[in-house]
Amino acid sequence: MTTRIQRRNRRKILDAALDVFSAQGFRGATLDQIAAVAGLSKPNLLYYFDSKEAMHRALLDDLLDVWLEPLRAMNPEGNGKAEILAYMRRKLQMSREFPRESRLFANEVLQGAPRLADEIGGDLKKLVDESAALIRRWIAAGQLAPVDPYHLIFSIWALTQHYADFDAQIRMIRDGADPLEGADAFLEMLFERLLKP
Amino acid sequence: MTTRIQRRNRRKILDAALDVFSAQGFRGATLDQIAAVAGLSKPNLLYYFDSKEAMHRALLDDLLDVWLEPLRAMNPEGNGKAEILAYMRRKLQMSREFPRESRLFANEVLQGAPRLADEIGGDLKKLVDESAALIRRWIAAGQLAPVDPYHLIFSIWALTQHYADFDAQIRMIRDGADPLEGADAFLEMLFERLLKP
DNA sequence: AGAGACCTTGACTGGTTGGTCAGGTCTGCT
DNA sequence: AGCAGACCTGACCAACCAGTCAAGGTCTCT
Repeated sequence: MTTRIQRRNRRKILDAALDVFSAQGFRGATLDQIAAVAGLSKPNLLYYFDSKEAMHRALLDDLLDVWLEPLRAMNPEGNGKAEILAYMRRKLQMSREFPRESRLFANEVLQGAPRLADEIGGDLKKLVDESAALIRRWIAAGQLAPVDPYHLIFSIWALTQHYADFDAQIRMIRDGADPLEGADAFLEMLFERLLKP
Repeated sequence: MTTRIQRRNRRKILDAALDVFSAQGFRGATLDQIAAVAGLSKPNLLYYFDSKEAMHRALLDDLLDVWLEPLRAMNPEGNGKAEILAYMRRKLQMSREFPRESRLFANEVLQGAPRLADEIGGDLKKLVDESAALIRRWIAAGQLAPVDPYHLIFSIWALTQHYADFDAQIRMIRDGADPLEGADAFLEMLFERLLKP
């Protein structure tokens, strides 16, 4: 049974941990930093989570479901081009809403995905394989230009997540303006042209 | 004056440091790891470089020139679409040849680019601004579809570097196959369609 | 060969960090 | 109020890690 205090503190801790892990990576983050952000003492953190590793795991476990939801939401009955454009829009929206999650994921994969190997090789791969098959059917039905479905999916990931993951770089180049300004229109045009049968 | 031994050992150290920094990030890397990979003792590393930080700096300093060379190589006199396609090809080639450098850079930017702020805000921004102006001229001359030049450049970075930075993920999804297999053809088609006037 | 600069390292240090623990405080229930 | 269990913390520990140093080995040039 979980108490009100437990719920509040676990949430505070995970939120702080997401802040710190996504900005510094697993190894770069310290419990003291997380504790300071969460406004709790370090031993108190370890009262709620067994270890630093456990906090990280908890974040990653939550993450993957949220992360894959847009891909799951593609409707096999819908129009191919429209569905993929909608998927791209949802992914871009996630870079806007959850940039920390995007960076947490990027940090992890960049370092070889040691803690995500099972999930990526399992659920994620399965979902991507299914989506690729779906895209192939759409192509066969003439709803899409004939493109490699895997590279198509990777290109959506690359283009949308780039805005969250490389935010710092884009900001510096664009004089601090919102990195995502104009991104919607650009990606809309890019995928519109790429996918037109 | 630098001796033969100095050249050899500095090279060994930087190569090892690139291995370790690109795989673990700055904070995640340890001098012991780098020493082991380089086949030298830890104090010996510090005989050649003042500090861990100094090794990292040396790598980043080398990196930026190499990294921006393809952008510099765009020829203002050339045909717009052809020049941008050539730029994309060169960038993709760099992901193939220098994946560690790509990941080193990604690690750095992902964490807010603390050690690259000057270079990105300075040289890089200047070069990108000039390139954007050049792209606008090509668009005005009708050699390119009217796209936002900044987002165009970001999209090239995102798509090409993704193959190096997310190598682990792509490998797991594609059953260990070379992540870059088929990437050339896909990106060729993508940018061909995007840029056609 | 011999001098002197250059190169290498085992042993050490001070600071940081993840994690422990004994004992204290608070909360919710009767 | 009083109690049981949940919650919290200062003080501490062991491991790790960047960096130092004194002493000894090696290279190069004459």
